[in-house]
Amino acid sequence: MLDLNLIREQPDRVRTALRKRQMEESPVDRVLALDERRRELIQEVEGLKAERNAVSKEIGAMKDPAEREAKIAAMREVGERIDALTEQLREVESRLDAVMWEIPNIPDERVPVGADERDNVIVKTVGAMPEFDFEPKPHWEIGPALGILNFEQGVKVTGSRFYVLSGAGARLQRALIAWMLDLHIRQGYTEKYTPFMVKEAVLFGAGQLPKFADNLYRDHEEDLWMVPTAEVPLTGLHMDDVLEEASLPRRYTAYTPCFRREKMSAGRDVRGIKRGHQFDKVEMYKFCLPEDSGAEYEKMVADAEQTCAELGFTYRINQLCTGDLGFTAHITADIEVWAPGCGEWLEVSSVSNVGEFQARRANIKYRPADGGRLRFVHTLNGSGLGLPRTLIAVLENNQQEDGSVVVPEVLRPWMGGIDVIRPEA
RNA sequence: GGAGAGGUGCCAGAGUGGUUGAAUGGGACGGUCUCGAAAACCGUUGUGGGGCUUGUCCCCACCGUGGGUUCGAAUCCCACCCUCUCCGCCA
Repeated sequence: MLDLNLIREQPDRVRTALRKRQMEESPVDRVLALDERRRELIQEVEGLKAERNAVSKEIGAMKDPAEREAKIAAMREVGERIDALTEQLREVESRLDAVMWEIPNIPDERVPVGADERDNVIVKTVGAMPEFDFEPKPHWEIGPALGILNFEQGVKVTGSRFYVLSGAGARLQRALIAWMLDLHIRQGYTEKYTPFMVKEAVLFGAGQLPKFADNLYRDHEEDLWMVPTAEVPLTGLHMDDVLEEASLPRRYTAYTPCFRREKMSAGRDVRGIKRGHQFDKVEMYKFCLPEDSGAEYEKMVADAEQTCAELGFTYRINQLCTGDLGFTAHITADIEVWAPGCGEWLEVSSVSNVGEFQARRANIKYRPADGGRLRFVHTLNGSGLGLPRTLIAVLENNQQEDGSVVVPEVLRPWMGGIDVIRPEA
């Protein structure tokens, strides 16, 4: 959520920023009008409340019954006016809230201006394009051939776009999760295990609601929603908290499955495990001082890069342009790894500095060490990494001509002696 | 799931309709005292919103959450949430 004061005091700045994000209609004028009406009503209703409070106090001390009754009758009328005005105020505030909840974050000055993903900027590419002396296969051929990936069973159990990992495949994913968490712990993060279901308020705080309700799975009877990313429960950890400055930054890492109802267009990403309604992810998340979020963002990108580098991937950093920025993001870098089998760059991580956008929605503040007023923290999130695509990259980059897959060095401690995944006999 | 108890400020804990935004104690902070410290004593100690005369200013709201009763609610009524204890069930 944006600061209402920012819109009130610098409407043009907000208008310009939102235009860069390709918003067709600016909500700024609507916000200003509703805000003005809201303040009028507040002044009126609070004036009446002040009067009633004062007179009620007098009534308590009054002796003369007739005079007392007259005052009570008068205040009964004032009370009715207060009720009516309060109703109007509530209406205006809920309309204002509805607009405010749907305004996206303002892009950082460094975000390249552009219309859509075609205007994103590849900042750097690390590692050489791998070369094979045979035709590299896509993972949807490698996996089933090795007996470690089964699409039919996923369809049988749940439906299209679900799959089952088996044997060394399931173990490889578990190894990746364990290794990533350990790496992030070494990078200074604290591991968290969170609920995979959250209440509605947390989704509002994290910025998923109200705009993206269509993408979420939900238990309608219980006000519980399946998490679309660990970012959501991690944000919720400190909802309504006041953190001590000395306790910042707080750097968390968590593994969760992610559930997304997004409608997937037929014909796009249909093959393999690149996109599904359920996937696993290891997440990085930070709460920090506003003045530190720039540096923490750079560090988080580096942390995600390290994850790719240690797995031996060829990867590149994609700086998202204003038109491709996510709803909550102030600045975002995607990390993409090369998958030689399917022949494309796969987004395995997306690292964002959210600024105070989520902190404002989730009401997460800190108490400055100098005792000044409470301020909103900044939050950052980044994948480290998304599992299916990492698995794809491991399988496709480490495949051998005979169909076997060499397990990356760093994962071997979890593989129980399996250095090479071979077809089951 | 059933029965009972309870949710008040940084913490503990009073408060059952009218100067109670909230006693008292503790903590923290500032000060006095001291060579210094402790003790003692004095003082301070919330958040959000609105206003203008931008002030050690005024007003409004906030005692789990949401409704209700009343001229007036932390206090009365209703619903819900959470915590604790016991029973049941269960991985």
